Amino acid sequence: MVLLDDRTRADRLVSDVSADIINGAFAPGDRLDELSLADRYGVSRTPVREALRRLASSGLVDVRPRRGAVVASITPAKLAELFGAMAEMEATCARLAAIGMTPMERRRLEEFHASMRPLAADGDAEGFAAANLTFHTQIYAGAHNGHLAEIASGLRSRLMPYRRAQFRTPGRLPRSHEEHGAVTAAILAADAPAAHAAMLRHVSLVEESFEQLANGYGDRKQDAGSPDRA
Amino acid sequence: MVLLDDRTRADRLVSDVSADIINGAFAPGDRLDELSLADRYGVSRTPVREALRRLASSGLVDVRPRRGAVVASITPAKLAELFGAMAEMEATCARLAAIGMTPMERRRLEEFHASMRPLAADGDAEGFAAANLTFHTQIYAGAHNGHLAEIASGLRSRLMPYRRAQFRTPGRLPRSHEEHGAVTAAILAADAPAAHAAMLRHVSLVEESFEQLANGYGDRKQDAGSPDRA
DNA sequence: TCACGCTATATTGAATACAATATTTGGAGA
DNA sequence: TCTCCAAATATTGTATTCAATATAGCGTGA
Repeated sequence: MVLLDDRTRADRLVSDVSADIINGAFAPGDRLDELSLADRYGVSRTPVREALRRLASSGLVDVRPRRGAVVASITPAKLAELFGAMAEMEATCARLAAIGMTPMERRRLEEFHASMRPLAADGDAEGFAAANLTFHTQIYAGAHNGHLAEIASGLRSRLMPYRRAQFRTPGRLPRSHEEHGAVTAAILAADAPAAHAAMLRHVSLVEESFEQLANGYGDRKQDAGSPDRA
Repeated sequence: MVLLDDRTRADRLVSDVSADIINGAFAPGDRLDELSLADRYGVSRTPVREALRRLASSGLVDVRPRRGAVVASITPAKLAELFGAMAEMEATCARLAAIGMTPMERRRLEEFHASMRPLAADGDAEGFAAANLTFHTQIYAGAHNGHLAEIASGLRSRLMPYRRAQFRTPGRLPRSHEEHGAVTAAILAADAPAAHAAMLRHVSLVEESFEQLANGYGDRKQDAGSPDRA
């Protein structure tokens, strides 16, 4: 068999299963039994087990010894904490980026931000979401600290399942783009406190918009961890 | 076969191999081939592989796909990154503590800081180190965000091996206590930016003092984790 | 009817077997 | 002697098999 890249089956499983969790194919609380997963992805249990452990270490799934794995479900309090932590990490990266980004990094960030304008204007939620990730990742990289970047992006992907509809809120796209603009401007101006503040505000607003949605259809118990999907 | 506890073989391997790395049975850079480890610990390759992946996720070993695992050797650059990340996390917690600590938390922090004065004055390095951990932990807790606290304390403990001699530098104790004083004052005054700055400065100074020591010995096997004393 | 315990089944943990890739070693040719 | 290539070897990745534990279902007795 020919591998298309040099990743191992387990590597790809980590991506695939995360994707399926993130895009909702598996909901929080769902059981992830090894045999079904192996079957679903056409591999044996061995790489599935490896992938599950790795996902566990990133917080996306819970594995209970001898009792299997489930998609991690989070209480509202815990979720708020995670959002808060992410906001702080993002703000920290933005501050460091403002201080230390190279001229080329600054130029690329500026260009990339500009390139997102059409997506926001056209209401292309999917395209904007993808570009949004790139935007934030550029700022992680600009902090020039691999560990902070890793922590921040880990938090972001862990929260992804709970942010699925974030850009569906009416008017959210242009507002997000504006907030990106404030962050970008502060970074380009090397204004560290402003970059920190702008990013903190941006991420907190996204969170708020999430909460509105959650309250909107959550009404009964929040859907954060109900095994039955919405 | 009877298990003495409900941990799995892989669980115990994680502890055993970490211990062997920390106490120097395996030195940074050493290859960890699965067969030898399996043989050494009397198990098969399967749990060994699982343990290696987990150790990798905690940063203790490096696994290169299809090329085996080695004991992670932290380069000076990586170490600096880790220190930088820790400083940022601590500063963030201090900022949040300044904003959100309850009156009781503030009072306890103030009292605890005062209680450290004699330790600093008497040059009790060991006592001061223990109290120092408590001081910082109080601030993590004061941030009222369990995740941030977890990240910060994880970084702190991961760096502990490299900071063992930090309070041996002449005059470091009283200076540390002074810096704690600045942090405490800012938190009590609910001055968030000042708390952030004071903590960043404090941790960075500790790092500097470490670097002075580190320049003493090269990157040959550092005493990265001699289990003796704190 | 309910509680309890036992058996049957399902699922995970570990060991072994097999496949694929990386590394080493030896030799051929310049 | 040195370089390069190829076969041999070693080591990791994956599949399969076996073992141990957890869960579910059933029956029995009070």
